[in-house]
Amino acid sequence: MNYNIPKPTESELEILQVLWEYGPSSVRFVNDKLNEEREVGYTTTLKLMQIMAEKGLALRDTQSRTHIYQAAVSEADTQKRLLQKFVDTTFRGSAMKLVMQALGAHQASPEELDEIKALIEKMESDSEDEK
Amino acid sequence: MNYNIPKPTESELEILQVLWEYGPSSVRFVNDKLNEEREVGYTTTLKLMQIMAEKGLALRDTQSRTHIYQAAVSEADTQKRLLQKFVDTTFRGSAMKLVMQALGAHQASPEELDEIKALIEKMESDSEDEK
DNA sequence: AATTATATACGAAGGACTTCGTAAAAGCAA
DNA sequence: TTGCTTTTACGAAGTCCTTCGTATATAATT
Repeated sequence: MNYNIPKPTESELEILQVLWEYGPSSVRFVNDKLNEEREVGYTTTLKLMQIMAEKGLALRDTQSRTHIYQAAVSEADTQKRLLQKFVDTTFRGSAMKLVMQALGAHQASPEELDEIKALIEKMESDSEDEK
Repeated sequence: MNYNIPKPTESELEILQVLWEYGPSSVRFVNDKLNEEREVGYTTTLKLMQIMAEKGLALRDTQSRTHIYQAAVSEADTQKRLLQKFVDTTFRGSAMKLVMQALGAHQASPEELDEIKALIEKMESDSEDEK
């Protein structure tokens, strides 16, 4: 486990998502990806990535002149952490309320719904086993 | 619908949750509730609630010396807005990934699971109807 | 009436985050 | 070599949010 690593800010999360999707990348590459979504200055991205390296959110390889950064935290772990906090603050700890909202607000495909049903049934049978 | 109302910050959300739960309240009351969780100065809460009134997140009745504030945004709407944003930034728009994570990370009671299953089945039959 | 308690108003400090300008270094091209 | 491009480094400004000190007004208490 890692952690004294702080939770990423929103901007840092955007950068992490590029690193998660494309693997180790230069600042230039990340900045280009971000600019597909919205305008960001190069030095802004650079600064953020430097800070992320300091915080331990990213690792950087300074071998070549163009430094290469990679995520130092996993996507699943990060999502889990942020979800925990979000459930606490916005749904006062009720994950189920959140699930109901999420299911209601976004239409899911039949396949996705089946996937979820399968997961629920697995959970129910698991809790049977505990008896 | 409302909205040019900004999304509440975390502190504002804490206050809104008191207002949602207990209805129109004085600063004193809200501050006492907050202090059951963590230490907050009275003028801090006052200032936040004044700002919330400015922003349109709360309404205040200044009839009596002790002003009475009430939420100007509904809990469900606010949760929906925040959830939308959270899904976008943290799960890149995939509400289903979030649902799976939430179901996985927090153990739910059998009753809750049944509730969710019922919702899913309702959604499935609804999408049948569309054909 | 004088004191004490409670309320609002205001401003400003401090911190976290984002943004960007500028400089210095390193590589590339003419 | 000289100049152009790319990169890192650094610092500082600006914003948003939170917190709190202080002043002022109103009410309650003695």
